[in-house]
Amino acid sequence: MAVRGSYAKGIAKRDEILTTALEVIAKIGYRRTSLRELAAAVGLSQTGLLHYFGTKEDLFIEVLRRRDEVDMDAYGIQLNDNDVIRGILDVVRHNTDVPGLMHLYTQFSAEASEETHPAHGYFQERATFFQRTVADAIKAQQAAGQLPDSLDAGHIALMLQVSIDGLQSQWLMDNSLDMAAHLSRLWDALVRA
Amino acid sequence: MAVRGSYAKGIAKRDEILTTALEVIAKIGYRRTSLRELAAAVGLSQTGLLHYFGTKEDLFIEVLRRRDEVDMDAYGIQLNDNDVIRGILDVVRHNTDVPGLMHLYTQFSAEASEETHPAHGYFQERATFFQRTVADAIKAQQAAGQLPDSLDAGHIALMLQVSIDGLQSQWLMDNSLDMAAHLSRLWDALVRA
DNA sequence: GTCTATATTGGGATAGAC
DNA sequence: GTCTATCCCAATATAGAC
Repeated sequence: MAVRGSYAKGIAKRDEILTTALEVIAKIGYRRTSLRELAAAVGLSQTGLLHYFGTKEDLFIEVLRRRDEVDMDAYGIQLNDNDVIRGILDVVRHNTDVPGLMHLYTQFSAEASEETHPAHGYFQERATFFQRTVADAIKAQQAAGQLPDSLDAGHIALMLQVSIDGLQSQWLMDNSLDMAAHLSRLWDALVRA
Repeated sequence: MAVRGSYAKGIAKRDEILTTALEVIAKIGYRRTSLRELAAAVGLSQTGLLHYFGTKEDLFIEVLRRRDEVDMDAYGIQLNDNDVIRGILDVVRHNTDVPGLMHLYTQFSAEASEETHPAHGYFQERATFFQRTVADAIKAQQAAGQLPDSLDAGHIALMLQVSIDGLQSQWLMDNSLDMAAHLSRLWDALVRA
């Protein structure tokens, strides 16, 4: 039952690979990140890399998952606090520092719309989770009398999600766009009773 | 100097190819539409097809352009009338009938964020055009006293564009989503003074 | 667990005949 | 203007040694 050294080492290595992958992709983007290049960046052969993740797609899904975790830790997107939009804006602002990750997310999400795509489930779950979390936080603020009861929390949560996706896609085209400013104004409009 | 028959025929053929391509892509989507398949669908060899468009990317850009034209004709997105959101909602509703085209748009737009991508210019121009057109229409409605003067037409136009993009991306994942309903509510929130 | 080397696939592009 | 045939390339995936 004891977790043996080799097993623990495998976990650690996976971890290390993901961390590096995140950095590399953040910089050079998804399109230019082939398995070969990623392997080189983490100091492994392509086969060595694939040994840990099986396929390219699975690797990138893990990268996205890891990124979600990191962001949750760093920007407190548990959203159980009473200032929903604050954490969201923080992440959106942060994202301009990691354009490659936005690109990976956007590109992958476009590809994953086919039901057979390995990342389809990831994006579905992520959307569900985001919307539920945000909606719950809004409801909590409503219960606390900080937001009008008349608001439709589900609708607002959805609009935040799709707006963020759209803003990011637009930002990638034209990075003079102030995503946070627009999102903040959107929030104001949505929560006006 | 006279435009000869062969030239006119070339134009006509191009036109015919685009029309067919639109239908094919609408049905089977972008991912599954390789040059080979498209060529087969239009009854031409791959080389014959490329003779008219040069590269795959150029062909798809033309497909998207053609689609914009068709939609403008069909749904009156000139938007010079005094009901901006109406035409937009019509197009959004129509789009659920052509999922493959939404997919092409979404996927290509993700790819085109790189400045070197041949479609980069197309998406930039399209965004600019859409936003300017919508903003102008909003301003016209403001001038006519149909909308509050306090509204920021540019901001609203941008939010409509990114929301539509985001909704479409989300719809491709889960086509039970009622894009038009959400967009309509968004509009209501945005134009509330 | 990691490597080298190779297979395989899925396109897009090009040459050259008709 | 259109075809057949071929080339070429980029990637991922796999076999098998160490």
